[in-house]
Amino acid sequence: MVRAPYFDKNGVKKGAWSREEDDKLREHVEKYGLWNWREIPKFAGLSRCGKSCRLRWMNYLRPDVKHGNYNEEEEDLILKLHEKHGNKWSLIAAKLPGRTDNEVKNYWHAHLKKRSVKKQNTLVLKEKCSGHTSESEGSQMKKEMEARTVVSYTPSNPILESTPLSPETSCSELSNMSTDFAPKLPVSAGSNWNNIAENILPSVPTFGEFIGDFWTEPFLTDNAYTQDDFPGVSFYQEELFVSYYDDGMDFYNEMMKELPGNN
DNA sequence: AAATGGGTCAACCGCGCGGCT
DNA sequence: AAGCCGCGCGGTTGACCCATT
Repeated sequence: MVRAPYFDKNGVKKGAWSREEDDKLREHVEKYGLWNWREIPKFAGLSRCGKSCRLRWMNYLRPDVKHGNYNEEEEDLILKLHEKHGNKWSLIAAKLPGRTDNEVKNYWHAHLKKRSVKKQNTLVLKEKCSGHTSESEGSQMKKEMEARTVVSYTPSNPILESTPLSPETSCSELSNMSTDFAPKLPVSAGSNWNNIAENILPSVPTFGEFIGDFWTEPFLTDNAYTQDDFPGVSFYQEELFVSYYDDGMDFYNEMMKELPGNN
């Protein structure tokens, strides 16, 4: 599951580590300690660069490092810490004995990301819904949601049928439309979903408009990650869209319960 | 049985920071 | 103050695994 070993143009070995290399590095570090990663490969008799040695040691050979078998407590802690600190993997890993930043990062992407996004979206929408206090607004939202949902679960090309925009509308036009209301976020906020939600929500004019852009989202995703100046909103929109479809009727029912007059 | 596509994870890469000269 | 160097961090890549078609 790793790159095949090879030598680069400078004769430095790259790719998967062999058992012999692991043994050499481990033996050297245990004997002489960690003093200079740049020099260690030379003295350990390895054709690796210092950086590669360091990574191998930190993520795999270190005696106290744990692999896999995350328990529920660790998962919850990662979720909590990520919510608080964003993608500060080294910081998060520091709170989890035996876990490395690389492993935490991988585990997050592989297992926890979906869970977190789902949680965030529910919170965001609950917050949004609770802002609408009048019955009429509530019932209006409900109507919109019902209309959208019914169409969205129609088997044949639901998105095209539901969108108020013609199929000829270009991706770039839609993309521009979707970000017109977006505030500019600091780059640091791009990886923190709390910040994203906080910064975006006040700028969403109405839930109806929000839904309108949201439902055009399938046309936006082709360049959603390329908007360098504003990664947060693109990410938010795409994940929200995915979440809607993933959660299906359960999510819809949850939304309906949140609307005024439905409690 | 073969093809395909998504998931997983070890390893790589580029960048920024801090210490030293 | 400026430049160099080593280290650490976070994002990305690529190969394997496995379920599905």
